[in-house]
Amino acid sequence: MSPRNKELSEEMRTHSRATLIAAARHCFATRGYFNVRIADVAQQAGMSQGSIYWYFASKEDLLKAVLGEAFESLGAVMAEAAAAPGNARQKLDHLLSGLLQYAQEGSQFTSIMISLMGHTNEDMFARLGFDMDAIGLGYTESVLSILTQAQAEGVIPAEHNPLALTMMFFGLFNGLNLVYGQEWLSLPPETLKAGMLRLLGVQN
Amino acid sequence: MSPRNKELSEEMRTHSRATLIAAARHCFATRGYFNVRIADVAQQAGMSQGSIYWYFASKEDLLKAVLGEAFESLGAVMAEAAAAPGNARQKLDHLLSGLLQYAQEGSQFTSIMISLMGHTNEDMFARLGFDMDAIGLGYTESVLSILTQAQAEGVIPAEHNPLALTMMFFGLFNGLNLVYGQEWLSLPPETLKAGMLRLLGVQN
DNA sequence: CTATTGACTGAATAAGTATTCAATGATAGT
DNA sequence: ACTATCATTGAATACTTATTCAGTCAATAG
Repeated sequence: MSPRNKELSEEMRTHSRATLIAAARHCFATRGYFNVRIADVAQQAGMSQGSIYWYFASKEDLLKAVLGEAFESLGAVMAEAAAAPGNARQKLDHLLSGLLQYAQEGSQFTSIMISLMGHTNEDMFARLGFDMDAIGLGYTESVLSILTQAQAEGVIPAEHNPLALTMMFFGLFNGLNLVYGQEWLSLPPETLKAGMLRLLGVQN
Repeated sequence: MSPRNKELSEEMRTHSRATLIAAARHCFATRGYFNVRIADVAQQAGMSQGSIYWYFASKEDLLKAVLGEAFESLGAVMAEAAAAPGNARQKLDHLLSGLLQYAQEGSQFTSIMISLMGHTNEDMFARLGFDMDAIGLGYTESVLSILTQAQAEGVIPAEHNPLALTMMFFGLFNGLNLVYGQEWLSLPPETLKAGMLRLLGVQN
C-alpha cells in the first residue's frame, strides 16, 4: 500500500512548479498579466489548466510566485553592489554593470513589474502579500548607501540630495525599460553608464 | 412633429460626451484600463451603462477617445518648447517647465499611458488606430531639434549622441511617473530640472 | 394637446474566463 | 497482480463583465 516514492514525487512536483512559473513569467512579461489567460499559461507550460490549480490556489497566487522571484533577484543585484569591497566609484560601476546585465537577462521580470506598476490598483500588491514600501526601501537603501559614501569621498558634490538622486536613478532605469522595452539596451553600455553617472552628479 | 431644437440637443451631446471622457480618464488613470469596468465609468459619470454605448461603440473606443486627447496634449507641450523663440538653453528651460507642469496638471494622461505601455499587447495601439511609431517620432523630433541646437551653440558637448540623450530623457521623465506616481513632483523643481540637465550633458 | 425625435435607462443577454472536480494514469510497496 | 497515493487531465461550472435592446423621458414644433 504505497505510491511513488517520496523522492520522485518531490522531483515531479518541483519540476512542474518551476515549469509553470517559467511559463507564467514568459506570458506575463510578453502580454501583461491582465491579458494572459490561465489557458495561455497552461499551453505555454505544456500542461493542463487543472494542473495549475494543483500548485497554485489562483491566478493571483501564480503571479505572487513569479513576482516573489523578481523582487528577490533585483534586490540581490543592488545589495551585492552595496556590499562589494572598494571605493564608491567602484561600487557605482558595479551597480551599473549589474543593473545593465539584469536588464538583459532578467528582462522578463522588469516587464512584469512595469505592467503591474502602471495599474495603481492600490492594494493589489498588498493583496498578494507584498509590502511594497519595505521592498522599495530595501532597494533605496542599497543605492543610498553607495551615494552617501560617494559624497563622503568627494565623488559626488555634497550639495546634491542623495534621496533625490536615488529617485531619479530608479526613474531613469525603469523608464528606459518602460518606454523602449529591450531596445534601449542596444545603445552602447558606455553611453548608458555615462548618462547615469552624469545624472548622479558624479565628477569624472 | 419635431423634437428638442438642434442647439440644445447638440449641447446635451457634447456635454455628456465630455463627462464620459472625463470619467473614463479618471477611472483609467487611477485603476488602470484593464481593471476598470464599464459600470465603474458609468457610475463615475453619474450616467447609465447604456448611455456609454450611445456615444462610444465599445470600451476600446472610449479608451481611444481618452488617449487621443492625451497624445495630443503631450505633443503640444514638446512642440511648443521646440518652436519657442530664443537660444537652446531657453528652449530647454521651456521644455522642462512645460513637462513638469504637464506632469502636475495632466497626470491622469501619463498614468493611463503608462498603464497601457506596460502591456506589450503589441497591436493594441494599432487596433485603436494609433501609429505609435509616428507619435513617438513626433515627440522625439521636438526634443532632438532642441538638443542639436544646443550642441551647435556649445551648450551640450558635441561628443554626446543626441538620440541617446533624448531616449534617456524620455526614460527619466516617464520612469519617475511610473515608479513614484505623483510623489516625485514633491521634490524641488530646481532639483529635478538640474538632474535632467545633468543627464542631458548641459554645461552650466 | 399630441406626435416625433433623440437622449437616456437598466435589466437581460452573450461571451469570455477563472475555478472545480470526477475520472485517468503512473508508480511502487505489498 | 493488487492497491494506495498523488500528479494530471479537461470538460463542466460558476462568475464576471461587455454589449444590447425594448422601453421611458424630456423637449418642442405643429
